[in-house]
Amino acid sequence: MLKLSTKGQYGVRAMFEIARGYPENPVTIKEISERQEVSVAYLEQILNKLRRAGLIRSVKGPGGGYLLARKPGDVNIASILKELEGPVAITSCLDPEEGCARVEGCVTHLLWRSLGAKIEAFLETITLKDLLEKEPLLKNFDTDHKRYKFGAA
Amino acid sequence: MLKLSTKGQYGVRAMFEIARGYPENPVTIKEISERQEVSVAYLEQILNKLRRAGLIRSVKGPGGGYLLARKPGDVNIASILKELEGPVAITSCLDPEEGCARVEGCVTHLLWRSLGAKIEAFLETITLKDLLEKEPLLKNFDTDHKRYKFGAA
DNA sequence: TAATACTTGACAAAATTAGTAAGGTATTTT
DNA sequence: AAAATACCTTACTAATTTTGTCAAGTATTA
Repeated sequence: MLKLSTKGQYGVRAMFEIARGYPENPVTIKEISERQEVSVAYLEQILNKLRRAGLIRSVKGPGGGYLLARKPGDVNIASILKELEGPVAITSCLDPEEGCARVEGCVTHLLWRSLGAKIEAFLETITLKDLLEKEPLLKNFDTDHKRYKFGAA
Repeated sequence: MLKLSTKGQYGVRAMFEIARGYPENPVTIKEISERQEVSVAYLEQILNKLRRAGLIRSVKGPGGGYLLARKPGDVNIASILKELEGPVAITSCLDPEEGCARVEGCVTHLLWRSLGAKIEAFLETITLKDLLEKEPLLKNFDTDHKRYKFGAA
């Protein structure tokens, strides 16, 4: 349940590769394709969205490629995923575009909204810098379970 | 992104209705169908899974229906969703059934795993009892954003 | 024994995902 | 200038998943 599409996954991995070239080494689609094992054609689609969103910029011609528009520490995972997959919307009635017909009568509405907010908050705290500094991540993983309260602080 | 299927949503709402009958008032599929606006046929499919998982039990014949197998406070949302949608698996490589071919080389693997663990932990803290006591949920919502650190406590 | 209610498995329309394909535009090196 | 490199854009489609419906049971009790 709660799967992420490949577009989102590939997008984050592509951004990671581009971040490795920061600040001035353009990374080509071909390089990303080879390192992350994703087809060039599919990556073009993905990077196009990210570029239009202002997360990356591109340099054309020989020697060109993609560059991070901001510092790795200023690009969080939530912002990448939002461009590729839209807002976190556990249920469609939470999607800003659709709206909920039964907010009042729906006991679970708040639950999903709360979950979505938590996911988003978490993804906003992780940046490309965190991914680049891989080692720290490997430490104390799985140490912070069962610490949340629904609705409470 | 990260949508929940209707099966999961309806499942939780159906469980809520059954919980309202706790401890000894069987709730019929028809009642659930009317109150939650979900077809009887679809609910049958859903409740069947939940019954086989031991979350609810059924009473046949006139006057029958479904009963919660445990106290509302002992049935958490994660357990309901897991039966209907499988484990939280942000990426398919995290699905226990599939496995990941590139764990070592995959910088994002840990990220998704960490996110999944957080989602699961959160859903485990919410029970049907919380949904029954709707009022408390409406208080201090949206007050607990941006408090998480990736990997750290 | 009739009515009520759960049980099961097969099937299918609709929506979404996960890409491929083809052709175009811009830039730079030679 | 022209060839090479690399990005840019749109259209399309096969596969998968989702979201159900349908039909024909079985079990229990008034």
